[in-house]
Order: sequence, then C-alpha cells, then structure tokens
Amino acid sequence: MQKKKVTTSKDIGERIKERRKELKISQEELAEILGVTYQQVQRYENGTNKLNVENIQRIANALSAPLSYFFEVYKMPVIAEEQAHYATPAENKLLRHFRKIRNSNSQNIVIQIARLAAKSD
Amino acid sequence: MQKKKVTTSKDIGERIKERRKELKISQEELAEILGVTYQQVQRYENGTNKLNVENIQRIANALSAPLSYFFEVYKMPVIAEEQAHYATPAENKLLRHFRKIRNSNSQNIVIQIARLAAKSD
DNA sequence: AGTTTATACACTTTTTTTGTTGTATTTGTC
DNA sequence: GACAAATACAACAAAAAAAGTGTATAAACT
Repeated sequence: MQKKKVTTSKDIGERIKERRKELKISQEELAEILGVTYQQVQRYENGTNKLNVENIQRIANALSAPLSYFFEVYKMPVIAEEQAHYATPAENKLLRHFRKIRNSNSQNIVIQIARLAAKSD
Repeated sequence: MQKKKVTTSKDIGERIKERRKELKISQEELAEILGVTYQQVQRYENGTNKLNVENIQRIANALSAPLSYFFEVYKMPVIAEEQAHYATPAENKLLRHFRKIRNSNSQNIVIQIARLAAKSD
C-alpha cells in the first residue's frame, strides 16, 4: 500500500504565485479579493502559512483556475493560456489605473475619452 | 459577473463525516492518520475549525476519495466569452475603445487620464 | 533623476486553531 | 439492563495563523 503524497503548502504557494503573475495581478489585488493583507498573500506564496480550505477556493476563483490546478500537475486549457496574454502591456497599464477608480462616473468619463480618441484616430 | 460560491468548512465537514461512516472508520482512527486528536476531528466535521490544504488531502487519502469529493464537484467549463470577463463589463468597454486607437501617443494620453482619475479618486 | 509600485521580510499584537481535560450522551453488544 | 466503545460538547491553556506596522530593495513609471 503506497502512501499517497500530499501537495505541500509550499508547492501550492508556488503555483499560486505562478498563476497570479500570468494574469498580471499584484499581491495586493489578490489580497483584497481574499480579504487578507498582501503580507499574508506573501506567506501563502512562500508556504510559511497554510491556506485553509475556504481561502484556497477563493484564490482559485480569483485566479480563474480549477482547484485541481493547485493540487496536482495540471495544464491549463489553451483558452486560458490565451487569456493570460490577452491584454497588451499598454492595456494592462490602463486597466491597473482604471480599476483604482471607485467613482463610476469618473470611470465613465474615462471610457468616453477613450471612445472619442478612437473616433478621431 | 456571477460570484462563484465557496464550499464552506461546515459543508466539507459534513461530507467527511458522511464518507467516514460509509467506511466505518472511527473519529479516533481518522485522527491518528491526521496526527490530531479525535476532538479535533469533531471540530472539522462540525465546521467549527477550518481544515488547511494539507490536512484535507490527508483526509481524502484516508477516506479513499478524490479531493473533489469534498468540494463542489461541478463547475461548468468556462467558455471563451466568459473567460474574457476576467475583466468587468466596464473594463471591457474601455478596452474595446482603447484598442481602436492606433496612435500610441493618444493611447498614452488615455492612460494618463485614467491614472489621474485614479489618483484623485 | 525622482517617484510610485511591487515585493520581501522582520517584529509585535490579536485572533484562530489545537491540545488537554472532563463530563454527558449515544450506540452497539452481550 | 449492563457494559464498553464511540460520539458530542464545553472550558481552559498552548501553539499557530493572521493582522498590523515598519523598513528595505528593486522595478516600473513619470
């Protein structure tokens, strides 16, 4: 009877970091989604602290990955791979700023400016 | 954007109890495998305490069940359109316009406006 | 060149998890 | 019914996880 091996918190943490970077999400953004501090995200990624069964699910959702992605050898389907490179650097930059705008009116103004810039291009 | 639900510790606990009884394993036996007290197993089954990502795997192994047995099994495969919704509707709208801007200077101006809007938010 | 952002890491305090101990209740067996 | 094993649950102390705070460094951006 072989003893089944357990994926360690360290392994899971590395997988999280890897995936997070693919999606160009900062530790802070991920932390916000989880409702923890970004320092805590660092501890998860380092394997210093152990994720509980609820937070690993939240991370999986935030990173658009199935749970199995973090526990076993898993290759993301092609469609997700494309998604990772979907936005160009400029687009990512734009989004990073845009997401910090809380006021939806301000958001709309930015959208309108983008629209007009496109129109007169 | 639908909010994906998380399987709670209580739900997982109930599933553990259910499976353990199927296999006629006592709390104490399970506790030994985990290296915790049987009182702790009770707390897991009750959902009083949260399992960490390593112990849930040990439980899955001990109960000869896949990890997915304890979490929500079904997750509709994500299609391309939804996957693109890693960005919110507002973000997608912004990107649609932004991508039509050929002139990179104009692009940068839009980025700067977004940046300033975020800053003064 | 100066500034912001992201990341890393260490230290202290608060919160949660776990062990320990104890008692009560249920379940199965004779 | 009597007995033993399994389960439930509660209270307290110890250990681990997490928050909060601070500093440092490198990379990205202006």
